[in-house]
Amino acid sequence: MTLSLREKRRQETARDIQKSTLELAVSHDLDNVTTEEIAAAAGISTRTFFNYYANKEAAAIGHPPSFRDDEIEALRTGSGDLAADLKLFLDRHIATLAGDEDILRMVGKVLQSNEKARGILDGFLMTERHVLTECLSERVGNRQTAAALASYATDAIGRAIFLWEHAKSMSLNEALDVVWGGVIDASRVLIKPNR
Amino acid sequence: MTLSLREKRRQETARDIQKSTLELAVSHDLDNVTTEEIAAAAGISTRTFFNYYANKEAAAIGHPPSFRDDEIEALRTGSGDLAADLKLFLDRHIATLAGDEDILRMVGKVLQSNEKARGILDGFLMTERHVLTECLSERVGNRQTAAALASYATDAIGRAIFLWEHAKSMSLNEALDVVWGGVIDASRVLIKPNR
DNA sequence: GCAAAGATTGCACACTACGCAAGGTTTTGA
DNA sequence: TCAAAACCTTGCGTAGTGTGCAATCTTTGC
Repeated sequence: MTLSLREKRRQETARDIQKSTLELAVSHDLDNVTTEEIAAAAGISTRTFFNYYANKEAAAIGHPPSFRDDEIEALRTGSGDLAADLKLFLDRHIATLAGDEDILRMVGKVLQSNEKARGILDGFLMTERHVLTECLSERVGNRQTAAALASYATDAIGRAIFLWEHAKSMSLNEALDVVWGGVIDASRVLIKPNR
Repeated sequence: MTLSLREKRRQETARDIQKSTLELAVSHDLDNVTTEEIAAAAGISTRTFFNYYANKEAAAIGHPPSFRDDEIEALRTGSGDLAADLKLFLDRHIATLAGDEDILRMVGKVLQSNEKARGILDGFLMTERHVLTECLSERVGNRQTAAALASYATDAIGRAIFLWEHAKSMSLNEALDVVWGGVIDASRVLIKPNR
């Protein structure tokens, strides 16, 4: 790999900046923190800060893990029940996210009060949802069906993180299970006429 | 109503500013438009612009119609099949949105490229989804189920608008029908084991 | 070890967003 | 009807954001 010392440093710096940003944001609210303060905390100049992130909200979000190629591939070529395959896919992705619980928690806090940060994350999720839609299109014939399923899935991740953040003593895994139960139940309600 | 001439003017000005913002945004891309230009186009001072909106992205979004109280009430007290009631609810809301097709189209264009605007709309939709979740909680026992249904519904509106914007010669109503078909189909896929 | 590529930084500058205070308009109610 | 209260608009000042440019330093590949 050509991306050696230089690339490694870059990723480290990017992560340092994110951590500095999140720590300041959690204690003082991101809106009350200046890029100058963040840069100072990360040990770089203000100018360099902007070489890494377009703005402080982007620095707070950082570079969240995308769906991994092998996760997507497993879902595309899966041969089991689609609901089970999709749940497995989400479980795997949640496991990836669980590797950075502290950052996840701080990002969640920022998202609660910062519109711009939400927009940035939303843009990222839009891309992810698109990837997932493409993948699911090969499992179900209809594109709208695939789009709906992709929405269900990414939303479920979001709600699981939200639940995990608010219900103490619940792991990310458990939160996803609870949320997924709601997804399945909601689907049942829409199909089987009730009352 | 105490909100007479003064309040009316306020709403008119707010709308004028939104229109000026959107027209400039569609022709030049919002990022390349300054608040000064928008203010000039709307015939007000820059300072006054900020008395109406916190930033140009908020001006572009404006004040989208919330779910109306009677729409929510109808859904809460509805006694039919929940899927049918929910679809009716969405039809009514889409009809409300259809009253401002030109603005809707321009807002859509801004949302494609502007993260901050997406975040602002997202915050608004978060509130709407919460209202809907509360309402649906009274129809289905489980809160997670209600949350999932509320997500399905608000996402469906978003996808319907997207489809309407990209598929010419399709009305908002028709777009919603197509999207809703996908939602139902997706639910079916999750319930009935396929393959 | 050296040239090319890349990273960091300071400086300058346009733009954003808001507090404040001065002046104008609308509303209220006596 | 008219004066006080409430509200609106605006200019000015200022802290903060984000970027182009050029100088300087570090890493890389040969």
